[in-house]
Amino acid sequence: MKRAKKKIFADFVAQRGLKSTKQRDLILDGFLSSDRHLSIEELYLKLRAKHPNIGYATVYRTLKLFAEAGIAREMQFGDGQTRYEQVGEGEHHDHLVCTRCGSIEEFENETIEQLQAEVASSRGFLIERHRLELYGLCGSCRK
Amino acid sequence: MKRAKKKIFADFVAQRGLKSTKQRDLILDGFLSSDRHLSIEELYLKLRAKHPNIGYATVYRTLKLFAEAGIAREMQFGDGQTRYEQVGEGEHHDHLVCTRCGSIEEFENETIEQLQAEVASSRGFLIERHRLELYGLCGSCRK
DNA sequence: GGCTATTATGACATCCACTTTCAACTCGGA
DNA sequence: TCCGAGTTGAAAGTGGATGTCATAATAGCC
Repeated sequence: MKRAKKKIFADFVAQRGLKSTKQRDLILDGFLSSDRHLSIEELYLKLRAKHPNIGYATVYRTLKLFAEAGIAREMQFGDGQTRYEQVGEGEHHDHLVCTRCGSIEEFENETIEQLQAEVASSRGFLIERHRLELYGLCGSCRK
Repeated sequence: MKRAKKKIFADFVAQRGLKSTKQRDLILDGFLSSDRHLSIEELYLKLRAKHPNIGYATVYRTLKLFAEAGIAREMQFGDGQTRYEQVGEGEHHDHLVCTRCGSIEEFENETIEQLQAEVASSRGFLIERHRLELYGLCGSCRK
């Protein structure tokens, strides 16, 4: 899984004539070994702890590259920060966002996806992607 | 409809000990007589055309007030601007956002809402609100 | 209609999360 | 090893949102 994503990114880098660098490797490692849904800053601070001479701009640019390479996806949950999550090939899921503790769970529901497709096609709309987020209280915060 | 919202806002203003001002009336008129999903800036420019001495900050603050009063809702569609849409009492709907022309259509689907509720409850999650957006090409842009 | 306390306004400053710039540095092929 | 092209990181720039503050307007009370 982790290995597969490294391969995808390595291929992407090669194919685009980009270079493999220490920073990119470090950032990729940090990204893949993290909880999902990190903000740029969270990842930056995490990396910074071990490698003090890594720049914010590099983390920022590298995450963009991950997104282009298809191993990460940009997300906005309304907290003012862009977050990145790992994506597997063709994989998609939606989110349950806790408004109290900020935790983010994922879910998938095939039926909902189908209904979305129906809504869209009945209006001549062609879906490229979608986002579905449920905001509320997670199990632990309800207690 | 328009009248009802004016009433709601007037009551809100009265109840909070706020004042009724020319600007607020103008902004409310402009807001209610617009396409939905205006950004602060769009509304500001639109108003500015007729009333050159109205400030951006006032539009910004007034829209926040509308949201508090329950006649508007803040939305983010990832274009970097906060948009506001009109809301009727208890009303909810989702969006089809065209990635080419930026147009935004609305839709409702009761079955999807029910499925969302099921997903949530099966995980002990309590939904407060949700957002569902389908991004893609609208009918006209597909041609 | 005046008075006054309170709230609102608007020009401007500031914040914040990126995003770009640019000189120095690194990578990889010849 | 050399060189051209890509990369890095500190710092400056952006753009939208939000805060500041002196001035203006409003509502309630004579």
